[in-house]
Order: sequence, then structure tokens, then C-alpha cells
Amino acid sequence: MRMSKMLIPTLREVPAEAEINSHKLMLRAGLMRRIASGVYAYLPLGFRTFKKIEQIIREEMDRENAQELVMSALIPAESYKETGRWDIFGPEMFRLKDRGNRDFCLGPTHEEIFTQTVKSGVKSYKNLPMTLYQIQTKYRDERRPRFGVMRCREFVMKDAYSFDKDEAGLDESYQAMYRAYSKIFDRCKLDYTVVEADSGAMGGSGSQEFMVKSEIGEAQIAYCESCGYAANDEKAECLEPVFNNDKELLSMEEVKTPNVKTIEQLCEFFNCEATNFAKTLIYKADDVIIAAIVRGDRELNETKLQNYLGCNELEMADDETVYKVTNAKVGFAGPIGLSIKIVADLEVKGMVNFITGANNTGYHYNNVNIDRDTKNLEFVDIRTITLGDHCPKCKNEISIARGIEVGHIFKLGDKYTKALDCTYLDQNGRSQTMLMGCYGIGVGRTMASIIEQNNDESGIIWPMAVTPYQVIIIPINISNEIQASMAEQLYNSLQDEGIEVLFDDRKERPGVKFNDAELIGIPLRITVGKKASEGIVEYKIRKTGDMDEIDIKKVIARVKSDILAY
RNA sequence: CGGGAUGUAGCGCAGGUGGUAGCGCACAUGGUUUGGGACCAUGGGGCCGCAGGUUCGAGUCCUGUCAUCCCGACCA
Repeated sequence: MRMSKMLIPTLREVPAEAEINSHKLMLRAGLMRRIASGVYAYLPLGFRTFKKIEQIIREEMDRENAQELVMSALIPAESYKETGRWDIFGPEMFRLKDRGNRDFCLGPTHEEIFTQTVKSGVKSYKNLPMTLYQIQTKYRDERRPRFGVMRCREFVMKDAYSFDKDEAGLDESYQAMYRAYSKIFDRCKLDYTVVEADSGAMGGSGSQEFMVKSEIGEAQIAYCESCGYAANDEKAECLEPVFNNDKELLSMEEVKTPNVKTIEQLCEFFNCEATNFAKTLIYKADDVIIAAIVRGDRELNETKLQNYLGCNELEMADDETVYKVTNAKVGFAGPIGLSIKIVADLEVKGMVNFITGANNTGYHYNNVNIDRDTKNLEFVDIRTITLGDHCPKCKNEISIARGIEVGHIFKLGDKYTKALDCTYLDQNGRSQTMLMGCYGIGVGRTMASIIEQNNDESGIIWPMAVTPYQVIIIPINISNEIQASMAEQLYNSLQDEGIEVLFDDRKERPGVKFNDAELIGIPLRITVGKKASEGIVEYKIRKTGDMDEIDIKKVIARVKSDILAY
């Protein structure tokens, strides 16, 4: 393609809207533009890469015998009402009405639609297993769209759904998707980790996330260098510590602590560390009020707590409720004398002579000891893993990193098939509920992640597999006839070989062309300059910066071998 | 949804105390240049986010509103 004819609006300066590298580069390299918050258009260069990623996904999905189709994005409410998700999605779902005042939404995810489709099309065990997928636009009215295309409100997702006769079949379908995903992200040259993820209170026997390690990732993951264990922080298990309590138990006392509520204030007041406190949080779990206790410096993990309680909804109780159950204002809750269910973190079991709220506004208890002073505590792992914790598998020190979730595979079990009565007839003619899995990849997010991991001060460094063009030809001086005609010829013959080539035939100075070529990240660059008259061109590799001069006759062979070897 | 910030040319920005809206880049034309974001000359481009208000007069002050970004909360 001739650059003089293309829409590649590169920017010299970084638009104020971007904060992270990939977002800045996508804007600067002219790959995309914002239409609204969390809504983006892909420009020609960006769209080429986008399509290449889609194609990689397609090939690997097809290889595992998944079938591509496309559902509508516009979906009638009934589909979601049957599973209850019309209400569960809440304001995150884009809703609209047709002229007859019927409810519709723009699909945020398609479990219902796929299930209905399979329900009406598949009746016999002979047709199972079956995996269907689509690459399609999704709509979610996120509270906070972020980082450009990383978290947005309109985004393209490859979503796949598997349908199986039984658990063993589901396992196989799930493993097939695991293989496909690994190949997809390998081919995209992403450095990723597969982590165990929480599969929620709603059942489902397994879930893993494909995480691209990055400081800008929104998810926190815990991993073990020695045994390879990796899980996201909602899931990562905290081991029960080994307690060695040889301290003398002091007698409990009530201390007047007016206006001392937060852990920080308490540390100052008592002149001690946050580890000396047990923090008591009051939660509302499906209308039941419960208390949860973690050490003062720890973070409660709501997912773990929710899973333990088996509730559908979990939220912090409001001030009024706290007052009602603890008989004190917020900030003075504690386990002693509470008559509600109390769930304490495993670690709390070993605390001695600690400080906690007295369930009395303005008072705390000091020197509290679990066995002596409290009763009916349930000890469960409910805190979030952190540095200093140990690997639940091999007990070595755990490491913490941030990650971008680019893919998620999930065993749903019968959650949707049961609700929508999606059944098949088995060998004996008996009706059975199908088991389902769902599998997603964010295409735009994958693209941004590739850029996040492959760039330098000059711009993007595309992996060969997803680059918008493989080669760029830069004639130094387009008005020099020798250079112009050599570049033109080279352009034609590379194209004849089926190579994707950009021809910078713009009347720009060399510096501008070089900078643009590096910014947009084309892997191979051929410069036709002074030595054109001797039949020599300059050849540069973006990734390594390696540069040499080669004979024009050898260029095509060199390009071909570099494309393969890149 | 809570906190913070910002809206002035395509992009980046400047415009004390109210008085005819500016700079750099980009763009157009002509010329000189041509191996790392050239130079000279000329030129086009603005509902100063929007709506009210105060004032003889508002980019500037007041009120409201919308949009965008960041932090947090939340999140199949």
C-alpha cells in the first residue's frame, strides 16, 4: 500500500486522554481514535492488526473443531429474563426498546442465546459434544472504562460455548480450549501466565484466566517461582500459619478510645502495629447480617467470604445496620458479645493479646485472646494473599504480580442449560441436561497487551504474526529518479511475492519517514538511498535494530527468510 | 457511585486584577532543501464544552449542566 494514499494520522505529541504506553502508542501510531468514553474506532492500520489477531483465533479454534457462527448483538429481553440475568446485569447492560415498546438489550455476553440455539438444534447424544463460537461486538456499560481499548464499553470478543453429555466430556472440551488459547497467545508473542480463577458461588467446577503480566493490569495474581502454582488473588489460598504462642496471656481490659476508629488511628493511640488488631467488618449476605474478622493489616477477600457463605450477594452493611447489631457506631465492632454469625480468618486463631472493638461506641478491648474470650468463631481462609505468604502447593514464598486478563475459560456446568432446559436424549432415550463451558478472548485487549509488551521509546515493535505490514520501503529522496524507480520496482516485486508491504512514497524528509516507520512498528525496513545507483539498499530490523547494506537482488530472499525466522 | 482534575484551532498548550483570542506543531500555496520529526515567505482555520446569570462589556467572575481523564469502590 502506498502511504501517500493512506489514512495513518500519526501524532507527534501524546494526546492528553492517554495514560499508559499501549494507549498512547495506539493513538500516536494512528491505529484508533476515541468516539466516546470506552468506545473506539479502529483506523486502517489498527484494523489490519485487529483482523490478523481474529484470524489467529479463528485458526486455532477451528483446529479444535469449534464452529464459527455469528449471533445478533441486538437481543430481546426474554432470553435474559428466563435466566434472571435481565435483572442481575443491572445498569451494566445497555437497554433499549423497539417501536412497539418491547425490551431489548445489546448483548453483554451470549450464554443464553447459544444455549437456546443448541436447545432447538440438538436433540441427540449423537450430536454431542459441540463447541460453537463467534467473534462479535459486545456491549457493557462499564462504570469506569479505562486505558483506551483495555476496558471499554463496546468491544469485540471471541466467545465460545461448549456443550457436552457429561462431566468427562466437559473436561475434554475445556482442555481443547486451553490448548487453543495457549497457541493463540503464543502466536501473538505474548508473555502470559495461566492462573486459577474463582468460579463463583454459582457452581462451575473450574476456571482459569490467561494473564499477561503487566504493571498496568487490573487483576492481581499470586504465583510461585518454584512449583509453578498461579492463581488470581480472589482464588489464591492462604495457608493456616504455624502458631507458636509462648506469650503469657494478659488479662483483658476495656480501654476508652474516643474518636479512634480506623486501624491507623488505633496504631497511633495504642502505639503498636496493625498486626495487633483484629478488624471486624459487618456484612450483609443475602439479607443475613454476619461479621468477618481479619488481622488489622490484612485485606478481607469478599469472594472467599461469599463462597464460604454460599450467598448470592455480599455487601458491607450500612451504618444503621452496624449500629443495630453491634450496639455501637461504625469503628467499634468486635467479636466479644456479638450474637450474629462470626467468620474469622485462619490467622486470627493464633493471635494473642490483641486489640479489637468493644461493641461500645468509644471503647476497645485490649489483650483479647481467642480461646479465653470469644466463642463460636468459624475459622476460614477469608483474606487476600499478599507478599510474605507461602505457596499453598509447595510452601515456598509466593510472588505477587499484576496481570491483564486476555482470556478466560470456564466450566459452567448446568447453570444455563438447566435454567433454559437445554437437554438431549441419551442412548436409552432418557432426557439429560447438557453441560456447558464458556470461553472468552478480548480481541482489542489482546492487541493492546501485545503493544504493552512490545514497544520502545520510538514506538511499537510488532511481532511478525500481527503486524499490519511486514515490510516498509523508504525512498530517501522520492524526486531522485534512480531511487524512486528502484523503490517502485522493489515494491512491486515484494507484492508479487505475496509480502505485505508499505511503500512510503510521501514527499517527506527522511527523518519523518524513519520516525513514522518506527512508531508504527513495521518489523522490516528497506531504505533506498544514495547507494541505489550501485544496486545497494539498507536493511534494518525493527526488533533488534540490526542494520546492514545488501544487494537489491538479494532483498526478496532475505525478506522471505526473515519473515519466517522473525 | 465517592474523591480529584481538565475542557480555548486537527494535536500539545498559553491567555494576573473582565476591554477586539494567541503560540508551537499540523494544514494550504510558492521557493530553497533531502540519511533521523528542515528553512523562508504567504495563507486558511475558533459557538474559548453547553446553558443561564452578573456587567456598558465575560475565554476570564457566579450558578447549573455536559463531556473527558485519573484514584478508589464495583465488575460475566
